Amino acid sequence: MSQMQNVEKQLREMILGLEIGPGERLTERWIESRFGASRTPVRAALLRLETEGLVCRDGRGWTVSPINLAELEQIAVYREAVEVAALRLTCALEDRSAVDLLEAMLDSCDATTPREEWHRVGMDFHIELARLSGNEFLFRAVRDAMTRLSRARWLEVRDEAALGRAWAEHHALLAAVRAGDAGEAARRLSAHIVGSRDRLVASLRNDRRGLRARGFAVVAA
Amino acid sequence: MSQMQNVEKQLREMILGLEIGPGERLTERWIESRFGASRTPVRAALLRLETEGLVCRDGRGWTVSPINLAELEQIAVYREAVEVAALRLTCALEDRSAVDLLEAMLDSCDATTPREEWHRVGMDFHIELARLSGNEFLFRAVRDAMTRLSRARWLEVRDEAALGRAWAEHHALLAAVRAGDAGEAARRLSAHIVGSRDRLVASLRNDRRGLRARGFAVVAA
DNA sequence: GATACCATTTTGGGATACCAAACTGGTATC
DNA sequence: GATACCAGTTTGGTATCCCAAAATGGTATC
Repeated sequence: MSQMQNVEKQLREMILGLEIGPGERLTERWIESRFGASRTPVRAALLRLETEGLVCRDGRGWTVSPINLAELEQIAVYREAVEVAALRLTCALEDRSAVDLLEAMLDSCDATTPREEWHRVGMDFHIELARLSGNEFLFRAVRDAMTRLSRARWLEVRDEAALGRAWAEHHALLAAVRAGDAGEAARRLSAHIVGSRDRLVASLRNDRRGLRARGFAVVAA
Repeated sequence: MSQMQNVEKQLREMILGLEIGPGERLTERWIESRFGASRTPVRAALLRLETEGLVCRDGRGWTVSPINLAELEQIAVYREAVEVAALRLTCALEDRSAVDLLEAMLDSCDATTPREEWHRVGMDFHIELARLSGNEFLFRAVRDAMTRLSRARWLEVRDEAALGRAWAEHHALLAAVRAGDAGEAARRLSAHIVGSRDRLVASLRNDRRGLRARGFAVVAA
């Protein structure tokens, strides 16, 4: 693996894992020394992460993108458009055997599963569901949207009930897909996305003070 | 303007203007000497253009992305999802005065307008229409999709009638938006996109032999 | 104590040097 | 004539160096 991919991967994991907080300043030289690479691959990695929305320019320098509540709301609208479109394509397929794999993925989580895993499976569910459509652009759009939502979802305060509700909604969605009922599946997916967005934004808005105290920049909607 | 932006802009224009043909190999050193910049900004520019889909990696090196008919069809599906979503948002706005600007844009083209201008206006119409939605992600998605379609549309053989039809469809679409009839507008937009895609792909498939003879790589669907 | 100013340091943008891998062209062998 | 092989060249990946602009910090002035 090249140094660039190496830096890109590690830096992405640090940002998504909140090891570097939203809003934090980054210098190319710090990254350079942190990962033992020279500035050339560091700069290339930053350019890529910029297109993912994980870092952004701040005048001349670089900043880990803040959590932006207005942006989260816009992403939800974008997600709804592309995920529903992907879902309708999937429902139109003859071979829906891949639905079994998604159900297995959901069922791999139980009460003993660490929260980190729930988080990852929740994202991958939507990404893999979009992949089933066979449309590369819808798939990438969903993957990118989930990447941009990832940190915010991690910061969201979610109780057991909320996790269970999402899990149940995912299962119900798959049932509609399996039945080939595109309209019902689309309605369920839309409701799921809108509900998730509302809870997410409400949670972050409530915790905004506390998050900022932890050094996390959270920009209001 | 920085060297990187300079190289990025000029190289993008050369690729979109087909001065460098689809499928052509690129070397960092050729770009370096062509634009009088060193390899650092050249590499940065290539990384950005890669995310736009205009260049792609080819083993170790770089290639101007070929025209891919299967990709064009997928992009049309993607476009339809995001453009319709953006359009519905726009129809829900109270202030639809921006529609006047779009109509003026369309009306700036007449029989004396060069084909190049028709091409640009046809793309900008969709991009600006998406911008009206106010959703940054839907807007970017449409802009990126149009960028990826740009070269193929330029290669498409379009007679006067086809240009006129697109123009009329754009106008009819705006009329529905002005009336606030989201359903009608969405139907017209969907039909317009699907029709454009069919004509585009059919035209390129017909001309594939000739295009390849001109050195343009056109990958089959 | 606040502020304007200047020297120093830091930082990103760019240029260049070096290297290993891939490619090329020619040659020798069968 | 086809093929295996080898030296030379090209190329992308990386490290490093230089520079101008911006940030920093200390100091003198009011």
